[in-house]
Amino acid sequence: MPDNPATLKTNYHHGDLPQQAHQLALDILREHGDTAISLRALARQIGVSAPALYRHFIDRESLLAELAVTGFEALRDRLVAVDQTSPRRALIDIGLVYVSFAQHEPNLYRLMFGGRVLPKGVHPRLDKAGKGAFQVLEDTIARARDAGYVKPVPLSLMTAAAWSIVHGLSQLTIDGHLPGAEVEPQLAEGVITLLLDGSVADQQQNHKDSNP
Amino acid sequence: MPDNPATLKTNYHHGDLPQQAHQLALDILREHGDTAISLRALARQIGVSAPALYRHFIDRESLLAELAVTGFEALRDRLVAVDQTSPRRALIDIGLVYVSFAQHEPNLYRLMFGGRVLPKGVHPRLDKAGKGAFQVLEDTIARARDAGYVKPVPLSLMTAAAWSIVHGLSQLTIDGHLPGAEVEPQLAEGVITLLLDGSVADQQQNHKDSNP
DNA sequence: TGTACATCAGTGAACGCGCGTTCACTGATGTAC
DNA sequence: TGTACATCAGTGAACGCGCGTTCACTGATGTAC
Repeated sequence: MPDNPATLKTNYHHGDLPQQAHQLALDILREHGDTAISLRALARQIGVSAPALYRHFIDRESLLAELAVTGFEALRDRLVAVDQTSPRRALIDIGLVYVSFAQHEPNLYRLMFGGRVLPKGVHPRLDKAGKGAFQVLEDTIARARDAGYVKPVPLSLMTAAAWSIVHGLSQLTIDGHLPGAEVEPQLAEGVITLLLDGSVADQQQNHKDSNP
Repeated sequence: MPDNPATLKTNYHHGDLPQQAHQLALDILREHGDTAISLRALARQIGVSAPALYRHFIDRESLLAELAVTGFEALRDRLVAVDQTSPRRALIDIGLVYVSFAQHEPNLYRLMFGGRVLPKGVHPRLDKAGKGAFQVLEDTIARARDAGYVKPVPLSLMTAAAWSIVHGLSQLTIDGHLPGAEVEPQLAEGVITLLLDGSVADQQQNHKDSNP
């Protein structure tokens, strides 16, 4: 019992500040969005002076970047868990998992893809984490292509299309832009299916270049 | 010449404050994003006291909403200008125009679709303007469907897919998330084409429900 | 086993900043008779 | 044509706020001998 860290807390050396700050910031982010995160308020709630946080975070933006990193890692974890047996099922499921992540973590997702809050090329770990999640998507597509399941278009094109559609659907739904959109995941599956099978009616296929 | 308003400026009654404030705010938005817009700074630059702005804007958020409204109107104007002769060409072109708008006005686009900055249901004019732009997209799809060009899936589904893909591509490119993405508009056209014609290889079609 | 010392992780005070918004007001303008 | 009056569009001062960050510091901890 004397070795229980909780009992040994001296309250001077906190011992767990970075983790606790990270967690609390994540909670605030989830509930109120990135703009609601302030280092002073964070310190206040933890019961520590504001400058103490600077022992563990370079500045406010680094903390936000850390949150985004864990977001990308969580997203990646969920994506890699998708069963890859069937190329088609894998493609659909990875999209569904992606959209569902965004919908369950809208504020985290916004931070991850915000763009103006955390610009590219400033936080190496963040860029790397983003690439990691992206990679899973790309690998899945590459496998389906190698198996001859999807068309032999450039991988980067196919990936851009797939990512665009799930990212767009995520953003639109979490921001409430899709009017009267019936709820998930039927909509998501329908949308992804359209990208796979196409939107053009069958008898119209191969008439693509009919006008000059 | 005595009637020239510019000559009559008394500098007390400014005569053009709302328009000038709107324009300057738009310039700042374009260059530095929505967070850079401050009513005090705006007033300062115009040469007027800060409270003067409150004669014309309820509060800061209303001004932002106004900017977003003009953004949606500009987007709509460009979308309705698309030639509707060929269903296929119209679908592609409307997507290209959409993406190109986002890429030329990234900060305005972000404000329009930001979500957390300007929530839905608070600014009626904004909601209406957003619907107006959306409507053009939906109408184009409806026409193509009535002409039998696209599959007879629910209009809301097809619209969600189309909007998702152009919105997603817009967001990803303006935030620099597409790695090594060759420049526009080839990428955009390729992506849209995939949604129209499908991604699944031809010999694989109609094997969609192969596993239980 | 005890002690000197380096290092780590906190502290309080302060700098410098700018913001949105409200208040009571005044100067300018337009209008009715 | 002149004047009283309502209304409009500004003003300066102030409220209340909170922020990120730096500074010189001190208390706690771990380590070498």
